[in-house]
Amino acid sequence: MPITTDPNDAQKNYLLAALSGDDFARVHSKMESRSFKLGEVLYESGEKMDHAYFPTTAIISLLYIMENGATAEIGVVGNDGLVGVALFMGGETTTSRAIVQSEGAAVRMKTKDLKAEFALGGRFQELLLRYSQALMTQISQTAVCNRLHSIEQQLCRWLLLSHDRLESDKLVMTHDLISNMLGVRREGITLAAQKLAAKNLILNNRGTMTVIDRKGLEIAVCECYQVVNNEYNRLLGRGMSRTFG
Amino acid sequence: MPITTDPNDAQKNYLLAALSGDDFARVHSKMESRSFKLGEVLYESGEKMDHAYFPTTAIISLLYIMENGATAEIGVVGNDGLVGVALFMGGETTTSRAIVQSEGAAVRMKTKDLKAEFALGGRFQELLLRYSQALMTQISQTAVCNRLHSIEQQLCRWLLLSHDRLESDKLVMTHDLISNMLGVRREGITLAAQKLAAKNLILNNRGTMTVIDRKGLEIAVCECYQVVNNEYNRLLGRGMSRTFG
DNA sequence: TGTGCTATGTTCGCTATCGTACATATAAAT
DNA sequence: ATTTATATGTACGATAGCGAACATAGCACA
Repeated sequence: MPITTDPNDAQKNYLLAALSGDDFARVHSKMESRSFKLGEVLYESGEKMDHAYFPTTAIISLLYIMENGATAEIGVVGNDGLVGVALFMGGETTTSRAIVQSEGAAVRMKTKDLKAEFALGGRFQELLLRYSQALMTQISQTAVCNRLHSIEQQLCRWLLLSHDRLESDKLVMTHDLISNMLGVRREGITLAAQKLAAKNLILNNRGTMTVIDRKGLEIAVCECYQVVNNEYNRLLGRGMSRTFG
Repeated sequence: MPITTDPNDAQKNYLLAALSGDDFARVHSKMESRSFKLGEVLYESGEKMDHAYFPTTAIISLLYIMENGATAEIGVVGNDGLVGVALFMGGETTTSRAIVQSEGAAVRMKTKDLKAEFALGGRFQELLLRYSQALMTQISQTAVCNRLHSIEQQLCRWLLLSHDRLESDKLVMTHDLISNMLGVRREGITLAAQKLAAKNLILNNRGTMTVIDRKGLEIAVCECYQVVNNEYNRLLGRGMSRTFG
């Protein structure tokens, strides 16, 4: 019983938008739309996935949770991709939790349908594989950034990643939430946010951060951001950056 | 003009060994064997790949190099997998360098042949995709480990990863090499190695480290090691750990 | 209007790791 | 055996980030 989905809505997802008319129509006929609240869990670590999700306005974090409860984000998915690459990679599940980082909508497709589409071996398969490589690059760069860069630099990167996947400049997220994503203390985020605000790159208010100097953020950020964006561009024909296309 | 490869040699690679007789024969007919010296570069970042490499006794590091020359390993490939997932993912190249971390041999296959095999959509495709997910898990856990764990814990993990992919207990590698992989100072590795030696887990000699208490290392290591091993087990039917299968 | 919850701000001492500098030991080369 | 290059050991101050504790400010709602 798929809820009828507005095609214009589904097209907000770049992966789906990259499909040709016929492919899109076929894929779209198997989709339904859903909206998600902040903090909602799409998949738990190790849990079999019923659906793959193609965010349109929501942003989903892929989060690893340690035995002691510490957390660290390994990647982020918005309207650039899909949550559920493990479905066509054969694993059915992953070691990370998929959790809503910014509320909004996604269209979804049943596991069985996605696998069937993938097996067709056409353009959709190609896009899914290319997206998987882009995601792998993003995860790799997260590893590098975690090793080599300061909290302030990582916060820049994280703000830009979020900004790229939203339509607004206002990011609804607490320091505490971000600290869980970056795997650092909440106080560390407070400090870093103050520094960025002092440089007039963002407004730092209770519960929200507002990007007021996007160019400035891009100057302050480490190279990790642009490396990933270039790779998205190369692999998928368009980068995710609002600035660099 | 493929150099004839001893099938028993190629079977040292677990991915190839998992193929059925017919599949293996067909794939193997397109392979040639090569041996590699320490530090040799299989692919440079961004460079188009002519071949995919299936290590049999060599260990290959996937290394990201920053603009300022700093380095950090994002993953390691031995006889558990292949170097070159980007070939069938569609990207042809990656943002990391593939460099020989422990000398030995690999069998290789031309890009064109690998793509053709992948397109057949059979067991080999399935294995390649499952391996890709396992690699993605390894990279993810590298990100987590970089964020949350001490140099000593990470050195344990790194020694176990290497030990799993070698036949000997003697690991030929300098502190300097390891520090480049882990993205830390050489002195940090010296300190950590001394601590592990003081606990009688390894022998720490010039140019080599020898594992003398594997169980002890497994106790000292962070959970990251076992998480990845479990996932290899689940996805590929066998873990990489010498101990945990 | 007030009450209470949540988010943010601030401080302090602690530790891991860094950057730098230099000393020593081992292996390889002559 | 001597020399040389390389690997390892050690020390010291600097710093980023941690853990804990507590203060304040913004917001929701009785």
